[in-house]
Order: sequence, then C-alpha cells, then structure tokens
Amino acid sequence: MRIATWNVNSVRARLARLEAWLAEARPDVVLLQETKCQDEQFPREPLEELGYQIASFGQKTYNGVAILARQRIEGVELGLGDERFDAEARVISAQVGEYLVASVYAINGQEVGQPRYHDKLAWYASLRARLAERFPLSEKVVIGGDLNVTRDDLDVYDPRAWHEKILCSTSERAALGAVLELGYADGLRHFHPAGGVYTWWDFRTRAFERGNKGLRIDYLLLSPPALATCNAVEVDLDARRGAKPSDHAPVVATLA
DNA sequence: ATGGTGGCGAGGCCA
Repeated sequence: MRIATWNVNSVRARLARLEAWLAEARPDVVLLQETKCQDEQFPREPLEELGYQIASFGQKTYNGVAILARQRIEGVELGLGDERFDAEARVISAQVGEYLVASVYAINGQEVGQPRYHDKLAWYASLRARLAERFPLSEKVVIGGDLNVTRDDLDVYDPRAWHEKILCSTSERAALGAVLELGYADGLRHFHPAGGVYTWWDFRTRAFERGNKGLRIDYLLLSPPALATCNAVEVDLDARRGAKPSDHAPVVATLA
C-alpha cells in the first residue's frame, strides 16, 4: 500500500504531469492539494481511466483538495465543520480500505502578523479540534497535506534567511506541533531524522534549479497503527524536474 | 525592501 500527498498547484494545469506520475509511480491513494477548480471542472475521466476513483472538494480559482484511490472511497467528509473556514476548500477525508485518510491544505498566512497569519493560527486550532474529535488514533489514519509550516530549521535550506518568516515562525511551528502532539508521527521526519529533505521550492527564485534551496512544508502524518506498518516515506524529486512542474514534489509512504 | 515565476482568468489576487 502506498499513500502519497502532492500539492499539484492546479490539477488542470498539471494533468499531463499527474497522469504520467500516476502511471509510473502507481500509488494506491493520492491526497491532492491546490486543485484550483470547481468539482465539475475536475478532470475525472483521464484519472478514472488510470484506475482511480475520485472524491474532490473544490472551489473556483483557489485551494481545492481531492482524494484519488485505486479502491472504493467511502464516508467522504468535507471541511472542518467550522463555519469560519469551510467556505474555503481545504480539507477532505474518507475511508479507503483499512485507512482513514485526509487531504489538507493549510492557510498560507501571507506574512507574519498579517490578518491571514492570525487566520492561519486559528485554522490550525480548528484542525486540531477536528482531528481530536473525528480521527481515532487507534485506527490507521494517514493525513497528507501541504501544511504550510516547517517543523524546525532542519526543514529549511537557509534557516538564517527564513528566521521567523512566514512558514518558519515560532507560532506556526507551535500550531503544527499541537497537531502532532495529538499522537501523530511525522512520517517523512521519522525516516529522515537528519532533515534536509524538502518538498517545496519557490518558482520565483528558481529555488529548485539553483540547487535544492527548498523547504519542507508537505507532510504525511501517521497514527500509531499506521506508523507500525510503514516501511518508508520518500520525496519524489523527479516530479519537480522537467517541464511544467508543480512547485511542490509528492511525498510517498509505503505501508505493509 | 523589492522582485522574481506561475495559475487563474482576463486585472489583480494569491502563493
């Protein structure tokens, strides 16, 4: 069983890359973020032809999350159950076989201290409450997403440049830490404890091409039973190379 | 401090 998370930065703009990646990597479950389209615009047919069922929670222009799975997707739930945030399509969850999975796209926050930064911290508290209420840690839970926070400086190519900047501030890291403290393992860090493994590289500074000047802001969070069956978590850097990539690379967990 | 690129959708917003 392989479960992946990938911020594709528009599922329509990325369709050819997504199709090629699915055909080659053949993950069993894919948790997508930033699909950037309404559900009726979601390119279902070409992905169904590759053998995937689809559950999507989209909106016009921004955000959007989805679950692709090679087996039945059941019990789909949308949002956090929090009216302050559910106008934005940022969370979808479902049962896929023995796994309870969620695809999560955290608020970016724009800049430390800005209104959206405070929204982000409030959103994180809501996410934590939702997980505590609806995601039993005794189950095999896998939460994948662009969480838009580095866990610590091991996730930052240049910690001095990013010190207390957006994605790296102490309060954001504490908000993510409070989610992990529910009892989730940080899958990628678990298998790469030394850090230096990144998942996002800024287009604007050509941060990938200039030499892996990235951050790790994408996660696979594993409940204890999921961690117990997990053999590896890796970043697929090939998906960040070549023509028309997303600015994020997929993260893939291999589970027994 | 600013701007750099990319996506959406048709000018500016967001990342």
